Amino acid sequence: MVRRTREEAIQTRESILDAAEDVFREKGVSRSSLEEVARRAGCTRGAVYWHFANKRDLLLAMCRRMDTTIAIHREQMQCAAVDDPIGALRGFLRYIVGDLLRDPHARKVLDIVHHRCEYVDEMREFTEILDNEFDSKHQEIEQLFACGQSRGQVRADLSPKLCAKMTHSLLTGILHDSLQDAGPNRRFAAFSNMQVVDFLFESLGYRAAAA
Amino acid sequence: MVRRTREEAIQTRESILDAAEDVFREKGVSRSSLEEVARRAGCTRGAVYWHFANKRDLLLAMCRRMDTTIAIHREQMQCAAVDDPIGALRGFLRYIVGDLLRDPHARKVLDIVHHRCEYVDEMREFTEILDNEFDSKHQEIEQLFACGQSRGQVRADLSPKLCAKMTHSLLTGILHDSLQDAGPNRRFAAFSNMQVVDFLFESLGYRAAAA
DNA sequence: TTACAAACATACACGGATGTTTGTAAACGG
DNA sequence: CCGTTTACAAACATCCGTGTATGTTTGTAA
Repeated sequence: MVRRTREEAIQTRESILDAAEDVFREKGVSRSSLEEVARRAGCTRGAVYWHFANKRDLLLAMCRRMDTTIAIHREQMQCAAVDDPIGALRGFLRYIVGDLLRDPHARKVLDIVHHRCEYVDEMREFTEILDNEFDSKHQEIEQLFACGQSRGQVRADLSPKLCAKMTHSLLTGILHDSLQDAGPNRRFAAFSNMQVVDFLFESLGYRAAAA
Repeated sequence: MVRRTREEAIQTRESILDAAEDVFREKGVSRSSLEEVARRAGCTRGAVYWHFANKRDLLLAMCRRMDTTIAIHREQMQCAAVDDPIGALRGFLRYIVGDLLRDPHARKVLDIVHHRCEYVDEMREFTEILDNEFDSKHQEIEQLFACGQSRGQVRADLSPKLCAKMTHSLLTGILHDSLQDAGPNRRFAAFSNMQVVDFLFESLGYRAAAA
């Protein structure tokens, strides 16, 4: 109705993103209309189309907003990896299955992209956004293991490829499972996830880097 | 145009299911129309609506058709579990990541339900179909481990709950990852999956049941 | 203070998918 | 041989969501 100040506009944009998180999670991406997103955000489709090109663009922005959180930890991990590659990787995984999965904001978005969204052709490009953070990056994980192995941090008889695949698949599975059951009566609690990660690295023969 | 014999009708139904597998996989469930499914099957929407109530029902039938394959192996597993619970479980996982993931038919359906479908309210009921086969059944897996542990088939210091969660998450992850990349240039080949499963059971301290 | 553009709300045009109804020819049981 | 039912095709009625165009108000810079 009225022209808003710059700050208010930003606030509007954020509220639309928030609303989208809720609506997408409840109805699934394709089944939710921008009309409902707008309503939930307390505005009209006009505002939505002003801030975002279309539904796909909105979804992308949603992912990016959350992505920044993870990216920070990823960079930290890469720094720490210089001294202690396996420890850094372990720390990163612990962060994901711990803090990240406990953040309701992140949970929603991850839940959406994992279970409330259909991956096909055009969506592919933004699968890679998440992929780049942790879902894939198989190459990098493998390299970390190779590096760590040469320092005696990993069982010598295991191929880095196997370690990487093991790690990657397990993380994927934990995310998948943990996101399924929301609410307080979760079968798979966060602490339990932590145990699994720890057990994995123990199995791989992990020992902290010698100082 | 013409009334078909009973056999031909069944054939029509099957061809619709086949077509649905392809269309759903290519476009995602919600983005594909029954019109296109019919066209691909060489009939019209009339035939589709004759054999199935709606899209959701069609998807359900699709899942059920594949499900029978798995169910057989599950029963075999349960039989074998009497003598050798952990070995039976291991065998079942090896079947899934091996034969099942190599069957193009099963791959399509699994790919659809894993990545080409949005899980929400009404869909929930049929998530359980797949869940009942392997995705969940956490309870049962845990029980197998508890049983196996008492026979000395598993490391004594591991809780059955941890073993089950580890197994479950890893399988979920392997499925998730393996279904992503189709075609001949797969990063995650089937043989590699087998190695991962073997490594898991080795880590859990598995040893074949003494006769 | 005017002029412009930001930040929306409202209205419209459009297609596309769904579910249902009706038509119809051939199979099948009696 | 005939009525009934099966197995569809074709036509119909509707609705819903998207995208876009247009209108409106107000910060804001000159």
